[in-house]
Amino acid sequence: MDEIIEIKEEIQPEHKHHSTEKDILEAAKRVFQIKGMYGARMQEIADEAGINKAMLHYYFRSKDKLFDAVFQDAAKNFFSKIRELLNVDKPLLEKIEYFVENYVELLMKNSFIPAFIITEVHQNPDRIKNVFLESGVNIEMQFISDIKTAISLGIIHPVDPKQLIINIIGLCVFPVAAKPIIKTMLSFGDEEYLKFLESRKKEVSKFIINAIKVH
Amino acid sequence: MDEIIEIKEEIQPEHKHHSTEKDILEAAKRVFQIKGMYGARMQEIADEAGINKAMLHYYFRSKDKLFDAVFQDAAKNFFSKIRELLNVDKPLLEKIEYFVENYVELLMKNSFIPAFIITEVHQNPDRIKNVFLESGVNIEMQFISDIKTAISLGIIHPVDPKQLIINIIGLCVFPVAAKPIIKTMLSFGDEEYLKFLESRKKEVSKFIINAIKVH
DNA sequence: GTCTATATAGGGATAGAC
DNA sequence: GTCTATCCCTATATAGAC
Repeated sequence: MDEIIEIKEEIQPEHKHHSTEKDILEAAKRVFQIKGMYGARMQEIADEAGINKAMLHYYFRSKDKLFDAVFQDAAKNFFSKIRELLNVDKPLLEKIEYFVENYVELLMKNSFIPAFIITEVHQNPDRIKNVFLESGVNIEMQFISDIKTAISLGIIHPVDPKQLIINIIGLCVFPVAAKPIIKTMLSFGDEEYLKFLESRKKEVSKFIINAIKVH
Repeated sequence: MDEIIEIKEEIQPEHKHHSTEKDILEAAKRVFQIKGMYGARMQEIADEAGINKAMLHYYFRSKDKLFDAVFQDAAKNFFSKIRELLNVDKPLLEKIEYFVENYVELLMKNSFIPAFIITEVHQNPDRIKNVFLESGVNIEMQFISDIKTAISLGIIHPVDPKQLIINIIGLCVFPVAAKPIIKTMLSFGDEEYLKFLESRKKEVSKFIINAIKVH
């Protein structure tokens, strides 16, 4: 009998009738993304969720498991969004424009994610592996072949597709990941910084296309 | 007599005849840069330095002060190097080439610094302020005026100088800051990743110059 | 200056009532 | 499922001998 019950619990989601689990995840997300795995306190997450500390353990057993739930979720969204935006059916140059505009927009709405992921993967490189294991292999295969095609058609200059992908992603992500540094370096207030990012939606794709397009 | 000795110690660097302080800083640097402020353990730093835990407090009073010494040192080197490379006396396009080549080289030799700084500034934005307060104001003024001049001479297309600076720095820093992510995404082993960075010394400056140069 | 031993607090985790 | 109270370990920090 015990075994049957166990199977049932594995098939159906646990705690399905309550939003507490979701509340905890949202609270944990807010705290972990700023303070990180080691800087975050279970007490602060409980306060943020408006519940008791013991509940965190009831739902997620340990801090590490709770963190992992938050991290996996954030990272999977982050990378599946890249794949999604790179897989729209457009010619290469339009696709780059489309990607930059939408990805910068997404990053502006989730501005803590890049630094959060960089931090946690830097401190524990193994964490990234599970993310890619589940979300399928070689996410940028389609985009790489787009680039190769455009090169052979003489639309863009010859370029290592992997270098180009990293250039594109880096140009979008870096200014968000390094937000407080850039604000200080360039003497930006909050509004100026936001305008700066907003401009990048157009500026970065112009920059990239200028760099690779055959005129 | 006691007072005279005290004054002497304040004028000259403390603990001058021993390398212990330096040993501690080096050990702390290694540990903090990977584990971060909250993940690092004083015991581990002591082990790494080959001394006793109590010595850390003797020399630096607290974990926070020790961390701050490490962070300030790392950050100041990091940013003063940017300024130094951007202030060589060369025409803009050559200067960009020179910057990219040397900065990527430096980053390859100090590959933990970018993620370390991004992490700690993300978790505690105030830390970055002291860095810029001491190392002078507006580090990129010269470079910004170089860009404006090149635009007015018709050498490069009109572009927001601040956007261009962030593009240049981002293209160098991002692939190092996101090292484990990129290795996983692009299925790179250690050697492939190093070759990838090595190529960027030339590829990135070609990319940037293509993007901005008037042909 | 360097060590051993210890104080003290903080935080993750659990027990158990309801 | 949710709470209170508490356990217990770990980590920073200090005291004090040498």
